[in-house]
Amino acid sequence: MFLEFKKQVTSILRDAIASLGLQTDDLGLEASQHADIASKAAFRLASQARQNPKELAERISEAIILPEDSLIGKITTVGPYINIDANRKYIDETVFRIRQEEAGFGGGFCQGRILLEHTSANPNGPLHVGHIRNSIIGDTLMRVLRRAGYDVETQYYVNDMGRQIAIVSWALSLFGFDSSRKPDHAIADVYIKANAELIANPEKVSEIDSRMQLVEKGDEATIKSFDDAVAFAIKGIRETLQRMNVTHDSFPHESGFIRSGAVSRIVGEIKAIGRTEIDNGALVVDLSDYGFEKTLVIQRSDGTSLYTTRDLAYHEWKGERADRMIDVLGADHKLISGQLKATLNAIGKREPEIVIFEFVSLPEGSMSTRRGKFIPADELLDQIEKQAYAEVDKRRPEMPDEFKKEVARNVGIGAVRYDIVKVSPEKSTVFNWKEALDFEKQGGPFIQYSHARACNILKKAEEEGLWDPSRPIDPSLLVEDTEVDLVKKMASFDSVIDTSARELKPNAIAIYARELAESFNQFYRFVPVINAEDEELRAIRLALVDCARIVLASALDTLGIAAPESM
RNA sequence: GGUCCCGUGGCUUAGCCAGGAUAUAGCAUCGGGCUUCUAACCCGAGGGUCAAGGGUUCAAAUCCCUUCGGGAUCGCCA
Repeated sequence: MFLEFKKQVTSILRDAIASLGLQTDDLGLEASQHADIASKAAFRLASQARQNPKELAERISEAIILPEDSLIGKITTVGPYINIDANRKYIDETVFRIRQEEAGFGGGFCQGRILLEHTSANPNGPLHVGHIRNSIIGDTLMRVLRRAGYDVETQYYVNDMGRQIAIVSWALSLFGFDSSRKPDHAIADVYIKANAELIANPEKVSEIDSRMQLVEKGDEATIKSFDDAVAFAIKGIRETLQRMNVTHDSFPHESGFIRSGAVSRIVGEIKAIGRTEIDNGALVVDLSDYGFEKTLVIQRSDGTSLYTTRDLAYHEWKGERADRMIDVLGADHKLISGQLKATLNAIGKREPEIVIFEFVSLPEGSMSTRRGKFIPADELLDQIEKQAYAEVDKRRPEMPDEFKKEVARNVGIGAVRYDIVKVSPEKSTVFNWKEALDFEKQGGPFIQYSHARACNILKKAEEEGLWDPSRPIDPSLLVEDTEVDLVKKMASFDSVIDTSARELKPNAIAIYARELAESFNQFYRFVPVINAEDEELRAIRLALVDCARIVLASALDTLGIAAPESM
């Protein structure tokens, strides 16, 4: 709804400015505490108009002509600012639309097909608290983009032939597989042991190299040993992802691009444009004209491919299947992803949009699967659910155990997802148990609680025979500040989705959801619903609570957080 | 050493790309509020040289340069 309002504001300001014989593309529109929207156009046009911004703002404001039926209300100038408020129709229309569109409200304004890759952690162990930052950013982006209207397919790119996997397959042949453990954890156990073994006996590295050569040549027994190792790890990883409400539509494997011939074909294409040279037996690409001092190795001296080589083929394939490609990658991929894009560009292929997130480290230093220095996501989820269970038990002791467990699961995941997604991806963080398990913050559970509260009011009203969703309503009765603020907050949902989708910033949704919950809670404290003065007022306030329930549920869904009806 | 990201009240953090109206929230601290729709809530208070210095501009948390601090990365790992 806000997007429509903003569009109208843009249009009337453009017309007003044009009518003064001026012209600008930058209206300087911004959300403001002084109005629903504010324009700084007078600053931009002052020199062109040879007039000071304050007087110009007044002239522009006077030249504004409002069309019939617009959503724009009061227009005032304060100094050089033009402040524009929405009118009553904006409020009323928002209420009607939310109830009509329900879960669809606030979205559906974009189109196109997007391939979104995220997580793609090496299948050499379980996801740790760093990996899930990738998963949560990626999954939230998927939800944002889908809500915006895109057709999004998510992919987990499975590395099933790198050095790490060769080590895992070797490790399994050496130490066996402990089937009593969750499979990804069992893989990590032997992987860590194998790495220690290789450090103690460096001559054994040749066994790894030969495995890698065999797999690339297509040796069936070796391929099977790799596949088995990968399948174990991926099975466990998928369980963890599912626990966090993270889903992938497909799991393309790196080896597929070797076997299809796509890798050798793309190497041929790069050679054909004359960018390659042989350096110490390895095939390298010169990207100096793209600003990369160092060349990029795409083939080892023993002829085997590297991650980058296979990734080039993967992106070529993706580019043929979507309008946009988006990759969520850790900060360690900054350089390599730049080189990847440059290489794709050089051979005339589409380039992906890269979302980089900075690392999560431990107080004692960076995490490492190889050295066994990491906190598994499963452990965090176990701890948080345990903590959440204690919280539910404290608040709802009379409820059955099943209820408490269910709420603990939802609240625990909600707390974890919210905590991670609320921080901008470009900030590096240090994992802290005390903070991770703190439920006192206004986070996921705060928003979930607001939703449950809305549900509860409706439920109670229904029990008392006071709630009839089909009853005609009159939104003009919503005149309290907290009511109007709540409606306006809900109206701006589309704008938040739009910004978040365009800038690929999932944290914007987290902030919005918290503000929405806050608006609802303020309304709840200030205005009686079931005990409203008269029937008409009760009906519209119940409808408003219903609207809040709908938008809170949508916001939570966009964050991948469950919206419980009771907690 | 080169390159990239980050540095905002005691702690966590928004805003920075597209410079402008008293810098955003949360946690913690202090004070107030449950006979009323779930208090996982609400209201209020204190607390900030926006790392430091310089520059551009009518105007800088935001743009440019330098320095400091933290993170990432610098060919045959991914």
